[in-house]
Amino acid sequence: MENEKENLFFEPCKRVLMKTPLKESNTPNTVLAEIQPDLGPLTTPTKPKECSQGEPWTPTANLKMLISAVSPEIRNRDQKRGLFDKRSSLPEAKDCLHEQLSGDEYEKSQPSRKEKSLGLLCHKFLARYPNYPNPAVNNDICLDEVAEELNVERRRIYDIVNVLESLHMVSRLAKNRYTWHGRHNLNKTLGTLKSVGEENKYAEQIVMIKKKEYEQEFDFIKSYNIEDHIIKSNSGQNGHSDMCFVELPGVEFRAASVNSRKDKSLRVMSQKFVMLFLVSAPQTVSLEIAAKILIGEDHVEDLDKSKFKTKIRRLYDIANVLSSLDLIKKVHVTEERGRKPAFKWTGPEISPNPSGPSPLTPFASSDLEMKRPSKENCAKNLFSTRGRSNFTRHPSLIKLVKSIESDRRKINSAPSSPIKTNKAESSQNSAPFPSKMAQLAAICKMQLEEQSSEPKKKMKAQLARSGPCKPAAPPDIPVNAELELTVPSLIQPLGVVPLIPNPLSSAVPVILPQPPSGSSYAIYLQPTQAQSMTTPQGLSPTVCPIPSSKATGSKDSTDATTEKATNDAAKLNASTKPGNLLPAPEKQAAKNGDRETAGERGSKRASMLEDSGSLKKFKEDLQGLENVSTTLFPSGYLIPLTQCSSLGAESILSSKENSDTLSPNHRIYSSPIAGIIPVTSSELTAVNFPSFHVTPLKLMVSPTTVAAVPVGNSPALTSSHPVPVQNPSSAIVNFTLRHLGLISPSVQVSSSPGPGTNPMSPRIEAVSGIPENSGTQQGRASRYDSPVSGQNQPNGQSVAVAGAQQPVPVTPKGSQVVAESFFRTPGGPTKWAGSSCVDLDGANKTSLGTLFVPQRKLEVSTEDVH
DNA sequence: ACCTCCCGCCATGCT
DNA sequence: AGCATGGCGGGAGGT
Repeated sequence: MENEKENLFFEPCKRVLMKTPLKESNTPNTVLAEIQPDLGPLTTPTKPKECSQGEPWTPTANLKMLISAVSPEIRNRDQKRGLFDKRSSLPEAKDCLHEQLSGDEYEKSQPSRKEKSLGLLCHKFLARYPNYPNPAVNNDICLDEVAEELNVERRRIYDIVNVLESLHMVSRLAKNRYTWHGRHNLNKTLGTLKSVGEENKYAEQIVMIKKKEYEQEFDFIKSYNIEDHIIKSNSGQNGHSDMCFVELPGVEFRAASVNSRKDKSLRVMSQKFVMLFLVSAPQTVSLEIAAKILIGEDHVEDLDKSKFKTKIRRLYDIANVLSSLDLIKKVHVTEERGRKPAFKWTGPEISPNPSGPSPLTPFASSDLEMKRPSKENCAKNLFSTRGRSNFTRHPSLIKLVKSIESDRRKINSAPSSPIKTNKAESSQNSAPFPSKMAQLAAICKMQLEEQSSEPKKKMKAQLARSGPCKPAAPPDIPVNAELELTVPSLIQPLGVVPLIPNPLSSAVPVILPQPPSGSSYAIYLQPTQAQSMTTPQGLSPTVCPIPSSKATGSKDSTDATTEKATNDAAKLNASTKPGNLLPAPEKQAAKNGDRETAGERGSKRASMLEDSGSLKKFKEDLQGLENVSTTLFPSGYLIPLTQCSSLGAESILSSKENSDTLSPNHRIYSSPIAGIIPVTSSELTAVNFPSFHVTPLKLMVSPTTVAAVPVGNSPALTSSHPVPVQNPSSAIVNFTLRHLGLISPSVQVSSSPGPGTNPMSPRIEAVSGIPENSGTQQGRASRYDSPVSGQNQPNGQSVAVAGAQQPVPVTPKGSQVVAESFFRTPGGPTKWAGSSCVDLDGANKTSLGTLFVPQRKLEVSTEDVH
């Protein structure tokens, strides 16, 4: 059913082909069959046949194999989606097999587990699609086809897709079908997630957990009180544990049915997991901590091992996918107890979408406000599942209580958890290579190819990819992999919120967002709360329908060239603005938007500073407005569709579906900017959306939340200029720290640019890692840069530092304030990303406490200094 | 012995 | 009823 509709709308091409979604399997199969007799299995995903795998032994061999297998795919990616690729890829693989087989061991050839790993599978999967697909083209993904092509069970594909979906890199169209969005929306999504994570106070949670552990070890009880408070606050605000998904707009809702499980799912876990990285200073998160937080701090004590183990297993699954995306990498944190597996964020530095105000408070709510203007919003009510009936805060309250209790308990009792205290450090990364060498190599190649291809892609559009050119790249160059980021920036930038630049913005956060954005957002409520969501359209009032231009054009542009993208973005911004209230600021924002596009990648953080005070006011105002609307969500998240635009088709569909309010057009893209605004998690925020879609969102912040937020204090925060000097991120950090008591108000974490990098870049580093950091950063920088510069930096590793960084135009200060805000990142961000590997544990603990142990370092301060 | 995490059973829920 | 999804955890490969 849906499919048909979808097809009609969306799909231009493919769909037609595929037509029956249902059975894609059939189609593909048929194809396969034709092509590959070998595979045989029609529907059933057979298992791996792949030969390619063969040699576990030599990594190089594996790489070759993989590459060979992959490259073809890459070539074909765009076009074929399924059909063609299979052919090419398969044959090759087979060939390989034969060769190998002849060689020796079937056994080996068989699979080795590694070869079957989800990470590798994910690489293969990713190799099939461009990082920045041309929106114009259909980028449909037929799960059955993919499963066949990759010779894996469909179940595995679900794992991958679910994680990708959580990042909005794909969206579900229909039954076996997903649409590939690539990284266009990634930054936005990450920004949103970061905002949400901030709202949820994950950083604090992490700290607390570490602290507890630490204390346990030492038998500290003192701090305990503090912790409780923190926890409470957290829980109260959001039940972080409960969080819901942050969804992107357009895509998912359609499969409402599917949504049922969302709350629990891997998707949510994935998002939460990502949030942890985005929120935590060291950006290194141990599995234990992640598992605990995901389970819910409240329950931590309760955890039973089985539950914990299960969580860990899932986290590995997620981590494998994220690693394939180069968003994280595995590291080991050494603690007192020993090494703990952990993952370090290696993705782009992200500024919280919400832009504006948020820096101060975690409550991005203000941000949300800003966004609200955006016209298109997609709202969903996903959460049917949960039982929570009221939106009221019940959940939150409950959680609070639980959390409190649990905290106390925890304090008393040592956690069974394996975890231990931490130690400091960071171990840095380490590498797990040995075992995974092969995979890594494979990946590297893939990345290289992609990179090379991307530029082309841009140029051409999608097709380019096919020419994979250089697949051959030596594995050595892992560096390249990093490059990936590049192109995409175009798109994203828009997404980023420029808004913030103005200090003013804080005051009027609401408006700002729009300009740039226009894009629609989707909001998710936490499942629990979601129910309450009901408020459908009622809220809409705020919305401004902006006549945004359509995304489609923009989309194309994005794909095509960055420049174009930029332009488009600008256009978009302009168009979008209309609705906005904001005057000047907005304009700036708009500008920003442009810049963003360019800088976007770089910038990750658009952050802006805002006045806390203003924010409050703002929130209040909003509340007033929204109150009308009614619903309250404990927490909701908005995500900008923006990219989805890419989805143009989808968006359109959605609009149709929605029918109501918005014209389809609007919805689409309006502004990429939008980033996400996280609605304040505070319970109060109310968002409205018609259940479905388009309606404009409104966000309301609850007063309470506002109150909660400590705004204002940090000097850093002050925003004064349009250009935000600091990064939002840094601001946030400072804020947080202060809150926690970790830092004195006076102290701020500066965002130092990385070494060398722009001053603009916000960075916060973890303490210990310093030296390393620099290194890391560079590396990262290279990645980012690469995208921009594209080929410029060849593989090389490294990069020189930051400098290179960003390609983007953004000049830091210079030109536009706005731009800066967005971009600042350019240089910085990358570096920033490099934050030291230090373990959270160590760092956090330290921070914790003012109270706490001196031993630890205060990372923040030290590094910042720089 | 522990870390990873593949595999696939089987529950769910839409069609 | 059938099929698509995907939660879940046993248990095996790797180290």
